[in-house]
Amino acid sequence: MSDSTTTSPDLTQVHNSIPEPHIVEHMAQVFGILADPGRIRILTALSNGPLKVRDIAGATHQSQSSVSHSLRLLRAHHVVTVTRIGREAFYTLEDRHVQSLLELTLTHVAHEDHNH
Amino acid sequence: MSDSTTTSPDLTQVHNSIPEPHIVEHMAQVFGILADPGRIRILTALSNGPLKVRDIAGATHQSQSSVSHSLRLLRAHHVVTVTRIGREAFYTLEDRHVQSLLELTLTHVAHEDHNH
DNA sequence: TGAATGTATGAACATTCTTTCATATATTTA
DNA sequence: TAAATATATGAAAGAATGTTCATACATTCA
Repeated sequence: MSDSTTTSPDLTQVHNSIPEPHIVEHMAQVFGILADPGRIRILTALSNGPLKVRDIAGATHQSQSSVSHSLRLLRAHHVVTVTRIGREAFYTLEDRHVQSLLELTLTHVAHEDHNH
Repeated sequence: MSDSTTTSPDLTQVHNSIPEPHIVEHMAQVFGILADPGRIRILTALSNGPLKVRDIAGATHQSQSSVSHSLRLLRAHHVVTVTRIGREAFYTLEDRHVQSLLELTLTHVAHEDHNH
């Protein structure tokens, strides 16, 4: 319709296949949340069920402060939710999407790692 | 078996459920690669088939230099491969894992976005 | 009420990322 | 060979990120 060769890509279509800016930025944000070993540890820990901040810190070998800062970020992005009981705060993994991203990546990485 | 209450989590098991450090760091790296709008655009553009650097830059609205730097990173992590023909460089999306991460996240984000 | 405990947060600092600018390298064309 | 074209890259600057330290806040216990 537009070009003489069939091997060269249709640049207009390539351009149209790219999602809208706010979608792309949102995607980048999601990946950014997961681009930190500490937060990955927190999230995999929470995949066993709700945990107190102190226990998260213990299980993931991080300082209480660092964990708290991470949880704040995860809360802001609705990845986890808090339930406060007395002076304790129980965090729950809320976002199933994020969880599937972690699982998918874990299997891929573990697989790759196994073949090298 | 070990505790009186059934509601409290087994912290040892929580700890064991966290993947080994080098795996977690590898996962974080993968997510880090995708945590940038420019690279997400490049990768979705490449999902249509191989493209020259110049066309990638055009389709994704980025400078040639910026695209080249990004491609260097993607190359280093075996996400894309180059094929040079003359003075042109054709880049191909090589990593299907990364592609599925992008697809999964796109559908999730687009969905979320639709409900808000 | 005062001390202890659990969590949250602000500021500061170090580190890592991203982009731009200038320029290098390689290849083709005139 | 010189000019033009396509891509790559190093350095620099600015932005964003993660950690620590000190401290605040809230709740429970003595």
